[in-house]
Amino acid sequence: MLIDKELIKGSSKTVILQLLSKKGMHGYELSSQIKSLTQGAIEISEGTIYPTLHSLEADGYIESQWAESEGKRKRKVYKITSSGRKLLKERKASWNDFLKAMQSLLPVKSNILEA
Amino acid sequence: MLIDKELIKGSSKTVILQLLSKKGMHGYELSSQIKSLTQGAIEISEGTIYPTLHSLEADGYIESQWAESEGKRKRKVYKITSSGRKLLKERKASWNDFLKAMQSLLPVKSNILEA
DNA sequence: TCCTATACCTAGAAATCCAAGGTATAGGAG
DNA sequence: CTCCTATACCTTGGATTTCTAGGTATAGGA
Repeated sequence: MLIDKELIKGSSKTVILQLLSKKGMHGYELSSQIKSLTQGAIEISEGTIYPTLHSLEADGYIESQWAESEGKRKRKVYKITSSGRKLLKERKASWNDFLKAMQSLLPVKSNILEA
Repeated sequence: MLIDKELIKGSSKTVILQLLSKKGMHGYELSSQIKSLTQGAIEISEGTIYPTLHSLEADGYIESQWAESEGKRKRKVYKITSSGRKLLKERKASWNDFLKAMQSLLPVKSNILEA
């Protein structure tokens, strides 16, 4: 079941910040984590991931460091900053409000959010 | 309480089709209905409403008719077509799947969808 | 040696939406 | 009678976001 790709618009940054709030990750890892956590329902392509990370970094919401490990090529690992945590909090509140508002227009069975 | 306007991206057509599935409406009415049903949380501006209606009509998902009534200026009233109902069904399924997937990434308390 | 998975990146285009402007009608306030 | 406001339609240009399609590079296995 393919999800209309337009729906993710406006939520990518929030999703990335949320994942980085749990642990530092590199771009490729973020992309595959998103895909596997959603069972393939949501894919954020590399063409989106990297520019978005650069933009978040330029704005000070995340910061990066090159990391080397055995038998792996170099990776740029991103960590969320305190400013990023603040933004995440705002964006999560916004997402909640949006869901609530959408529920008035397009009711969805509440069991979707359980399990 | 202002919602990040980017979040509505990709959902406008679905919302419009959903409202038109209940009853025929004109553009201005759709815009104000969306605002009042969501207590002002979601606004779809006229700059979005009219082009979107034209696009939906061009694709055969809705159809229009000019209507006159006492003491009101002419309105263009839109009705959903059977093709539009089919599209709405698909888009609602897509929205459900998207919500479900987002829930794996960004958990939201389930009571948001109640009440 | 070649292929695949990993890992980074960018340029250009597509899609969606909004802000700001314009036109027009009806009713009420001054 | 004039002006203002609410209603009602519309378009242009731009901003934003994301994707497609390409490119580069490394490590390991076939």
